[in-house]
Amino acid sequence: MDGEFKPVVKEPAYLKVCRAIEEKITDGGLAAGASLPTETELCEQFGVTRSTVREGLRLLEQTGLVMRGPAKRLFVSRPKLDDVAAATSRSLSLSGATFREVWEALMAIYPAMARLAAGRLQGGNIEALQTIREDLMALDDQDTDGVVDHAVAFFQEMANGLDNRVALAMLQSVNLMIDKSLRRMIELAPNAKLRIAEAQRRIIEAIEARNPDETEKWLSRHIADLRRGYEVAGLDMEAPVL
Amino acid sequence: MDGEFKPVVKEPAYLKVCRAIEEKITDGGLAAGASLPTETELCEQFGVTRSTVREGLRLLEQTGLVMRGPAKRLFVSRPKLDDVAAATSRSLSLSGATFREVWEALMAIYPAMARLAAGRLQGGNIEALQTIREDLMALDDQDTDGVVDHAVAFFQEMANGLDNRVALAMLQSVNLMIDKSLRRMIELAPNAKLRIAEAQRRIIEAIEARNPDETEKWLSRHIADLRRGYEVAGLDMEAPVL
DNA sequence: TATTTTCGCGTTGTCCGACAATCGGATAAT
DNA sequence: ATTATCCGATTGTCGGACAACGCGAAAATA
Repeated sequence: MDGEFKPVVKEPAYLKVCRAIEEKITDGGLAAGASLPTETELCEQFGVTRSTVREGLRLLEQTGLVMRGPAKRLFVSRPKLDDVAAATSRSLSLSGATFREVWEALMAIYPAMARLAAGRLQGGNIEALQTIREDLMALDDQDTDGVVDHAVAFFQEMANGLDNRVALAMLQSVNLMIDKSLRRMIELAPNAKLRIAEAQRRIIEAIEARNPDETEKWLSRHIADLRRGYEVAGLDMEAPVL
Repeated sequence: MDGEFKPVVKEPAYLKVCRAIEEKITDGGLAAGASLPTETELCEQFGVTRSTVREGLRLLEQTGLVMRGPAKRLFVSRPKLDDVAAATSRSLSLSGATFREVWEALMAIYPAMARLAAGRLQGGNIEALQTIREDLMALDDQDTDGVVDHAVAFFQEMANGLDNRVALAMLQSVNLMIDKSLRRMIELAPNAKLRIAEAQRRIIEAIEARNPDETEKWLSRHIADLRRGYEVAGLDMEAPVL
C-alpha cells in the first residue's frame, strides 16, 4: 500500500494564532465591528508571547479581517472590495498577464454587464457618465493621462451603478490593469480621444433609451475599438500589461 | 490661502518596512525567486529591531509576495492566483454577496468565455470535461456534494483551458462562491443531476465541433437553468451565498 | 452645576536580549 | 565515495522593558 505519510506539518505558532482568529471571524463567532481582546489577553488565551500574537495579528491585518479603530484597539472588519480588487490586479500583473488576456476579459464582461446597465443605471449614474464624457472632451488632446483616466472612469462609473458587488469587484480588477496599456496605446493613437468620446456618446444614448441590445452593441464596439487601436499602434497583444 | 497641512501621517514602522520591501519587489528591484536578506540584515538596513522587521514581513507573507523557502530563508515570490481568488470570494461572501449577484456574474462571463473555449480548448481539456461528466453520471442521485463538486469542476476545467489568467482568476472566484448556493438548490431539485449532465453533453459536443455559437448558447442555457432550478426550489435570489 | 483641565491607566508600538530548533554546509570518519 | 558529525547561521519564540498615545475618571475652574 502506498499509505503515504502526510508531509509532517510544522505550523509556526503565529500562523495558528492567525488561523484561529480568522476561523472565529468567518464562522460568525465574531461579528463585524466587534472589538477583539487586547494583545495581552490573547497572549494568555493562546499561551504564547505578545510578539507571537502580534505577528499573527499582522497577517490578519493584511487580509482586511481586522482593522485598527480609534485608540488603536483592534476590531473585526470586512475586507474592502477596493483592496481585494487591487490585490487581484497586482497579482495578475506580476504574473505577467498580457493585454490579450485583459482585453478578452473586458470583452467578456462589459458587454454582458452593459445589458444590465441599460435597465438598472439610475439617473445619477447616467449624469455622472455624461459628466465624465464632457470632461473628457474638454481635455487637451495631448493630455494622455487625462484621457486614460476618463476612459477608465467611464467604465468604473458603469460598474458602480450595476448594483452587483461581484461584478464590481471583477470589473475593478480589470480596470486597474488596463490602465497602463491604454496609456501606451493612446500615446500612439492621435484621435483616440475623439473615438472614445464618440463611443461613450453612443453608449450613454443607448442606456438612456433603456435599450440593452444597443448598449451591449456599442460597448462591445467600444472595447473592440480599443483593441484595434492597440494593434494599429503596433503594440504587442502578448506583451504584459506591466 | 488654504495651503492645507497634509494630514500628518503616523505610519507604524512595521508598515513602512512592509511597504519599502513591497515597493522594491513590484518595481522590479527584486526579481521573483531572489532571496531576501536575513532578518538581522534587514534590521540594520532599516534601523529597527527584529520584532519590527518580522511584523512587516508577516504582512508581506500574507500578500504572497514573499514565501519561506527551504531553510526558512525568505525569498521573493508571486502571489498564487488560487489564493487571490480565494481571498476575493471570501471577501465577497463576507460582504453579503447574493446569489443574484453571483449568477449575473456567471451569466456575464461564462457564455463569452465559452466562445473562446470552443476555439481554444485542447484535446486534453476536452477529455477531462468528458471524464468529469462521466463521473457525474455515475454518481448516486442522492450524493448532493458529489453532484455539486462535478458541476463546479466542469466549470473549473473549462476555465483552466482558456489560456487566460485574468479570466481564470475571475472564474475561480465565482466558482468558489456558487458552491454553497448550488448545494442548497440541488438538494431540492430531484433531477438536477440529469439536467446538468445533459447540459454538459451539449456543451462538450459544441466544443468538439469547434462551434462558438453553439457552445455559447448551451453554456448560457446551462447557467440559466441553474437559476431556474434555484427559483423553482423556492430559494431567494437575494439571499447571501454565505 | 456645567465645563474644562489634569491625571492615571491601559494599550499599542518598539526595543533589547536571550535561547532552542532547525537547516546548510564544512569537516571528519567509514 | 559515501556516511556521519559538527558548526555556524537563521528563524521562531520567549520574557521583559519603556515611551507614546488615547480614553475615562477625577479634580479644578467658571
